[in-house]
Amino acid sequence: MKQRKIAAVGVRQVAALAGVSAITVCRALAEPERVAAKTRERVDAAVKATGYIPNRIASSFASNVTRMIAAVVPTLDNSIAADFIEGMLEVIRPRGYQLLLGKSNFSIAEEETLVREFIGRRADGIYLTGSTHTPGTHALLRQAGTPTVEIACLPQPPIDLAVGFSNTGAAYAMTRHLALSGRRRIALFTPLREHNDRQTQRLDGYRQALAELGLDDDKRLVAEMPMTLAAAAAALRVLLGQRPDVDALFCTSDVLAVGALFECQRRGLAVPGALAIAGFEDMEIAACIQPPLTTVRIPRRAIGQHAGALLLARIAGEEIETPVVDCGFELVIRDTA
Amino acid sequence: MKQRKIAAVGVRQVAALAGVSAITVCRALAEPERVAAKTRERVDAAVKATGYIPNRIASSFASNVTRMIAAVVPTLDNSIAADFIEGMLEVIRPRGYQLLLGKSNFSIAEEETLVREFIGRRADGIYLTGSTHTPGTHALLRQAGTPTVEIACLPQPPIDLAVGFSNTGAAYAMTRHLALSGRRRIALFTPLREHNDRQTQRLDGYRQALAELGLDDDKRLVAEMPMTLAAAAAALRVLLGQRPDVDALFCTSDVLAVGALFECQRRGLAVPGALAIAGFEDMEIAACIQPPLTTVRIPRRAIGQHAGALLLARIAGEEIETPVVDCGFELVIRDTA
DNA sequence: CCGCCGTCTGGTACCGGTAACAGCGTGGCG
DNA sequence: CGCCACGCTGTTACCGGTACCAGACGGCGG
Repeated sequence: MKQRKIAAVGVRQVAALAGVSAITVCRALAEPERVAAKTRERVDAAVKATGYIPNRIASSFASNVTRMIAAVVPTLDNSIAADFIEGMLEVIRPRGYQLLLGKSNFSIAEEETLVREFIGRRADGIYLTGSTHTPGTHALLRQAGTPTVEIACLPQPPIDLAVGFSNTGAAYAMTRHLALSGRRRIALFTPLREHNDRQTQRLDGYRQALAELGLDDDKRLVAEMPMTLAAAAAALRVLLGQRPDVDALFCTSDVLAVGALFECQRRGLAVPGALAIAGFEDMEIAACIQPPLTTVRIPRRAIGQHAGALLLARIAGEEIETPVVDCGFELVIRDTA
Repeated sequence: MKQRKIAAVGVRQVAALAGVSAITVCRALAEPERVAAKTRERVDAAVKATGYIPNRIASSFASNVTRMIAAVVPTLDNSIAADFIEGMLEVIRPRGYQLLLGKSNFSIAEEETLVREFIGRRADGIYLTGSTHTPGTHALLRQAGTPTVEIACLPQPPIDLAVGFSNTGAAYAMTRHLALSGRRRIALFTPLREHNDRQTQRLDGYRQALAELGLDDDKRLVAEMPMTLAAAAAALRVLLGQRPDVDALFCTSDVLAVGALFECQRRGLAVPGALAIAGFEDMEIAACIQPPLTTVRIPRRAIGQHAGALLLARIAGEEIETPVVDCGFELVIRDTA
């Protein structure tokens, strides 16, 4: 299997064919403007003739630059993480960077494992979701000095860079909106919060609003569940059993809101007449579901783009004025609340 | 920026501290059983003391093995591609492989660009979505000899390996089911088919069933659109204008089926009373939406797992008996058809 | 006509693990 | 007691681009 000599075509073969030196071939490919036009043509012809594909492993090794950004996302299930990543790809791909993707399953221990591997692979930049990490992760990143961006949060202080929005503020604003619409018994459904600081911050915003407005904060009004439609439906059944007087439900994820809305339809419960429902994220389905879902819009793609741009800037050694970027949020009031 | 000497801690430093040679450090980490227990302990201690993280770029370079699988997916928007990828990750991560991920936007030219980069980065295996590729892609893969798996199709012949199901057969079966339920004017909504052979195959299966059963195959019954909820809703409005007598709608993606179902609810059109609707994929929402959606279940995770296992087997040089694996499909009859 | 300078090109060493093979010591067996 | 086999460890060269620096060449001003 593992033979020593693969000896496909390398710079030296191409160089020989073009009648130049190896280094000139490299330059002709990497910095064409530094090579005379005639030489460049000869090299290009030789490259074409040999079908030469530069070995980026050797290149990375020699230059200590991999042109790889490594990202840790909790899951790929819903399109949330995907939107951030797509935004980042739009920025980094045109600059020749590739994406190394790892999935943590919401485990910060798994995240640490991935970060260790990413550093071992000498990724030029690292993308993390959220701001909760193990001490080991912090130590690894500090020691390696790899540019790092944290996503969807506004950490104080960040490991290095961060792009996000105020989860607390957004949840506070939506809770307040529900209250100002006349709702008094506002329940909250949150995805599992273990190792998910964003969700805990949203819960904080909700509680803060309830406290300020003097509303019922019965803990039976709050439920935590896996981020699935079915879990939200089941939780709503329990909620209605325990607190049939609930008049609003704030789900800190559109997935849960949609699941709850379907359950209402199943039971013939009027939305928003009997129960107002609000979501979080503004996924495509929020606008299209019947009735259209009131939710919080997060500029996911823009966040991904910013994150990519910041990483590239840091990799290039540029000065960065604001390492933590707040991309904001927006209440989208539709029909359910 | 680029200094020559980074000279972090390397095998040689660790080796010096442990009082052994460089190669022994490598072996202690890569194949612990080939090193005496006492030596291993000394090495482990030295590794811990120095915080040594092996440079996998150097390792890849020296051994010509990167332990990277590179994947091209058309988009990350919906969770379809994500499920395949998650299945594959389950198989490859425990074996120490990482994922290099590229997005083609349904462009086979972009796919070729990605494949060229992946080969340049010496990925050990390549994962492609679908079986439609440019001649350039075929040439690159043939020349490089990189193990390759094509997903969600059953190509004849495959580039190398393939794991999927019969798109034609599944669409045929669902169309037939609609007809046998008494539907006579069966419309079809398909996502854009350019460079998406799976969708074209599904259309073929639909047409084949119509032909066999002698049903109406008015081309106004077939519409092609972006894979979004809103596009399906709009297309349904057009369809109902042109062919108000339509009595069934087969969407070759659940996304379109859900969008169409919402539009029916908006218009007060009874489903399945006035219009039967069937989807394709069995996403989570299919089971939970009200009314529950009849659809075709694709074993996405299993396909991803198979793909990963096949790639690893080929990388390990094992003999592969069946390079094309059919994971089948299943009609899931719920309430909408 | 000479020398300086800028442009382009080349020689060489090197990045840091690892393949290949050699060597050493120990234990078993004849 | 000697030989061989095997387990363990070490030496050396090498993977293929690229950083660094030097040198060749041509043009231009003095």
